[in-house]
Amino acid sequence: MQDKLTGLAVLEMKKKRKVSMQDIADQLGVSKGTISLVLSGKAESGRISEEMCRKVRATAEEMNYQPNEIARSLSTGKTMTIGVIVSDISNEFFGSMTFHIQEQAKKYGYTVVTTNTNENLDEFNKMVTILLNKQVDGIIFVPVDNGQHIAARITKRHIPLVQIDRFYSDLEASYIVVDNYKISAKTTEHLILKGLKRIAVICYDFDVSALIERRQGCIDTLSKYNLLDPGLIKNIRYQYQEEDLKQAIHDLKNNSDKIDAIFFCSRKVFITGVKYMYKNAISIPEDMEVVCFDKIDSFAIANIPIIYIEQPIRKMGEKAVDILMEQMNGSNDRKQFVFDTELKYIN
Amino acid sequence: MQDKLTGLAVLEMKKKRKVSMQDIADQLGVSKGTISLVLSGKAESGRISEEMCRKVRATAEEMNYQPNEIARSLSTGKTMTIGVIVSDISNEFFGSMTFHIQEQAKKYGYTVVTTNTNENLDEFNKMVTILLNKQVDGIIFVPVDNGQHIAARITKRHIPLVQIDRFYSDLEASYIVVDNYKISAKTTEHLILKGLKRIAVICYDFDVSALIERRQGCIDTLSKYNLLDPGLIKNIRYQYQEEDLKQAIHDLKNNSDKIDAIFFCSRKVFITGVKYMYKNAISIPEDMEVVCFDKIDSFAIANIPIIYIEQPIRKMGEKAVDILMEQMNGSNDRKQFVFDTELKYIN
DNA sequence: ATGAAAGCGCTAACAT
DNA sequence: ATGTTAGCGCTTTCAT
Repeated sequence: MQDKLTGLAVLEMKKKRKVSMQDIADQLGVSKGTISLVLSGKAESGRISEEMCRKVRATAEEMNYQPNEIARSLSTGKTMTIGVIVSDISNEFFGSMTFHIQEQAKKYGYTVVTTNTNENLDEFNKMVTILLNKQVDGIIFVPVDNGQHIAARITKRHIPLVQIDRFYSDLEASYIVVDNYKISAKTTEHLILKGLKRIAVICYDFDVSALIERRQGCIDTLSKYNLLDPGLIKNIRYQYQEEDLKQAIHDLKNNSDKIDAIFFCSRKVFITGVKYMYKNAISIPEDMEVVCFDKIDSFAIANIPIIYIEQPIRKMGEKAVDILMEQMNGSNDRKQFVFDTELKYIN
Repeated sequence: MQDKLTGLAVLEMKKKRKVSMQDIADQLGVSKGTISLVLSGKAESGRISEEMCRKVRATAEEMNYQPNEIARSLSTGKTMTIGVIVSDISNEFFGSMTFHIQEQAKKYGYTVVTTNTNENLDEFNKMVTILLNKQVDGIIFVPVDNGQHIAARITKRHIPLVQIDRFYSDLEASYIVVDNYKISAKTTEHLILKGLKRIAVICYDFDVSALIERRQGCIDTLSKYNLLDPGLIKNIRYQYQEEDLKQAIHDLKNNSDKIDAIFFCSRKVFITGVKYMYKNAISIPEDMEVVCFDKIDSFAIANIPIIYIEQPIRKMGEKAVDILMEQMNGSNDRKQFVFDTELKYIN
């Protein structure tokens, strides 16, 4: 009784400190180890008496004990956290991908710290450093153009890694992507078979696998049908997409030979591109047809026919987490998943 | 010399362990404390000799030392991490808000762990527990309907907290919101003065401050002009928004008295609503005008006139972080910021 | 100018 | 069945 009062009184005094396992132990007159066993569920297998377990749990509750995961992490060497690096989480595509990664991670009891690169190499490097120093148990990232050496910092330290959306072909690591080349070729062919001949492609200018494949899928198909006009392949700068797109659309509108369709290589490019098409009084689909790589929720409000490519974002995010977990559980297999995409239409 | 070799050899052996300050200390034959002082920049003020500093830094570099932030956190009691809880990060609005929070936090040297509630109270509670146990230094959250007692768990532990987008009126905590009531009233009045009489309002059915104010702003204004028809105030369920919206639009279309405009209380509702308007062959703006609370990137592709309300998302996110920082630095002031919004048009 | 050592809260191996 | 203790890697105070 005396002890109890003293224990509580002491706690009362040093307001600041949160209640720790030691406090519970003192209160009960047992050792810290016992508390740890009970509270971390390792008391089963008869290690600790039913009686004790009950008392510990009750006291913990009563004292409003909350475990300190930082201390636990330092001790176990696991943080139960995975790091995610995307281009820009405000982009619906990456936001959605992140969402599914988070929800899946949650199922495994993991939380996620997300960071953005804005497609910038320095940022990418900084974020990797931060995540590594924070001792995340694994990393899922969207590769940034030219960042192989940065990615290598992760693999060299044997931290599980899964690339998503794109991959470094010269890095031995798992990845989850879609069949960018195949679907781009298929879509282009679809346009051609529909009778469209003058087809433009608008894409960011940086060279990550996904974009290279999309461009090439279009180009190869156009070549195959002898319809390739290099002047219609427009590469725009990520940092200046608004201006570059405006210019590109303007150029296409005024091309001496009328353009029949534009293949936009990603969602933001599509939205901005269509905006400028309207500003240039280009009617869709009467003047030109449009293709969007990615599905956008707000297609519906456009009320025009759109050909689009839908990626299984949810499955991709979930699979990325699944693979990462396997690696975190010791698997040394590097897995590569290439998901199928679907060619769809809105009329 | 002998020592050096031994040090490296030992490291070579136990491959698994990362290099720690102790390793550098051993290598240099000095104490751990010295290394810590140098590497954490507290060597200035002449505590440690120039000479030593140079050697330590060089060796750290050479041995490829990376600090363990977990250990540092346990020692300092600070994790340099802030927790962010939003409804759903795949929602462009929250994605964008999160992005700006992250970028601003980065400026202060903090990283962010984000989690989603999906507007669900249990999830909200779980996420708070997780963040608290992870010892985040502060939390920014979007309140969930009826979660006051959960929020109180944070304030009771004196963890800095900033609410964003909405707030609990009965909780003493900082918040960053917009003038929801004022702008909704103003917008409604704008419609009325334009000559529109039969105005419908479509909003989620849960009662968080932002939505209550938006609804009420519309309702009060309609009443004031004697134009309120309670049948035109539609509350839809978050979980079943697709069905409910479909039904709502159908009802409005078939209302005996033609409807002139629909005020959509948030972006997803707007997108889905407009989709069903088109499906019901309702022309915008000929048959009905539309208002969207929030700006959407893809408005441009709709190519129809839209009246919308733009929130200063970036400023809000940044301010939330600024205030949080003040509190984390010891300020006990609770600050409330109500940002102005803008009524805008696309024609 | 640098060393020594205690301590952050928890886990886990080893004692009893 | 429960206690003891040595870490985990870093910070920080007090010695020297």
